[in-house]
Amino acid sequence: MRPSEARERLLRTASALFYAEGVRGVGVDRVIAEASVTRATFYRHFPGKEDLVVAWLRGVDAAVRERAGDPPPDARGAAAWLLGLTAAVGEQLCGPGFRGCPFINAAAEHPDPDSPVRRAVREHRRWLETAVAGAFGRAGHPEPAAAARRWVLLRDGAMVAGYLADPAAAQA
Amino acid sequence: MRPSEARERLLRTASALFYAEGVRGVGVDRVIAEASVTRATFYRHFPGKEDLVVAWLRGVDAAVRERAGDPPPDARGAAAWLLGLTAAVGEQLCGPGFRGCPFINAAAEHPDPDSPVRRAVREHRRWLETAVAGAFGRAGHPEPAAAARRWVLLRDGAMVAGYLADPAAAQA
DNA sequence: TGGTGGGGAGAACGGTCGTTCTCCCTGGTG
DNA sequence: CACCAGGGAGAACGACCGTTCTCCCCACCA
Repeated sequence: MRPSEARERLLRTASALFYAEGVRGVGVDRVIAEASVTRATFYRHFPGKEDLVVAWLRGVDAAVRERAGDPPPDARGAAAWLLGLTAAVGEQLCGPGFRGCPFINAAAEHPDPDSPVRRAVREHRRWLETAVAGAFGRAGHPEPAAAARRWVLLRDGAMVAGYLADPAAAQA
Repeated sequence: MRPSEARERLLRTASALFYAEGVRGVGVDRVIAEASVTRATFYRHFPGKEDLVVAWLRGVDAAVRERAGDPPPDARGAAAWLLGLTAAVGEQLCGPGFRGCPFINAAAEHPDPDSPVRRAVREHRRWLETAVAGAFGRAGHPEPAAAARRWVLLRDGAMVAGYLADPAAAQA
């Protein structure tokens, strides 16, 4: 058990709490209590709360990347990959407990653009946009970069709408 | 001075701070210090911090409504009104100190959908969507409600893109 | 067998949170 | 003139924040 089991429990409960109630809304006490872990153990695995936050975001980033997989190199495959990604976003919107995009929400709580949290958000969004742009390009789109920007914009709008309005707007 | 001058100062500085640093990020002490007001004065005008938050959001809502004005009843006027509103969003994106939509950000910090803050957010968004839908209808759009939903979705996407990416995507 | 390190239990820190309190001063209005 | 609401000044509250600390237990491995 290299990932130390206690650390894993810590990260798992923290992820759920941070997403459901906001980063600033849950304290370290709350996390360690719900993870059945002592304060000392927490600080043995994470230098501070902020590191736990970026660990959460990195985990979400990794999960999304794994779920999406690598976009295929051929045109037909890339197009299907894009449609699949779009459908995945649509499904996510209607899932129970959906509370918007973790990265957008986390960014709303962290004004400093140079903070590690904002850096993690930027990394994820950069990956998403370049991956989508690559797929658009391989699918034969004449302006992949612009199309990707538009796709991400639509995705963001859908995320907000799914949180603050009815998720029936999954027709992006 | 019916609006009590001190209360106005309080609300003005609170609005700036809440928007720039997030609701949970600024404390009452911070607000009263920056407004050059004592704690007692604050609690004489607002029952608590939450009321200050909804007062802020209501102020933004009122400002947006006033800025937009009433959509004209004729088709040509309604179309122009929609274009004007869209252009206003685009301008806002590129303005200095832009940090996304206050309502989206505030909602991200308040998980409880029944909280007064979320209620204020919902009111504003409801007004926006119905106003846009009405304008679409008067402009001759065959499906005003769907068009308004789409318009709001694009607006939301543009808001987060303007905050987390370059605001050059003002071409919505 | 003797470490060594991960984990549990809990006290304590300084700071900040939102909130309430008392006291006094001042400017207008009856 | 008497009054009193609006505001300034500041102490105090209990709770929570993130963080650090000591002490002890136990499983594993050399």
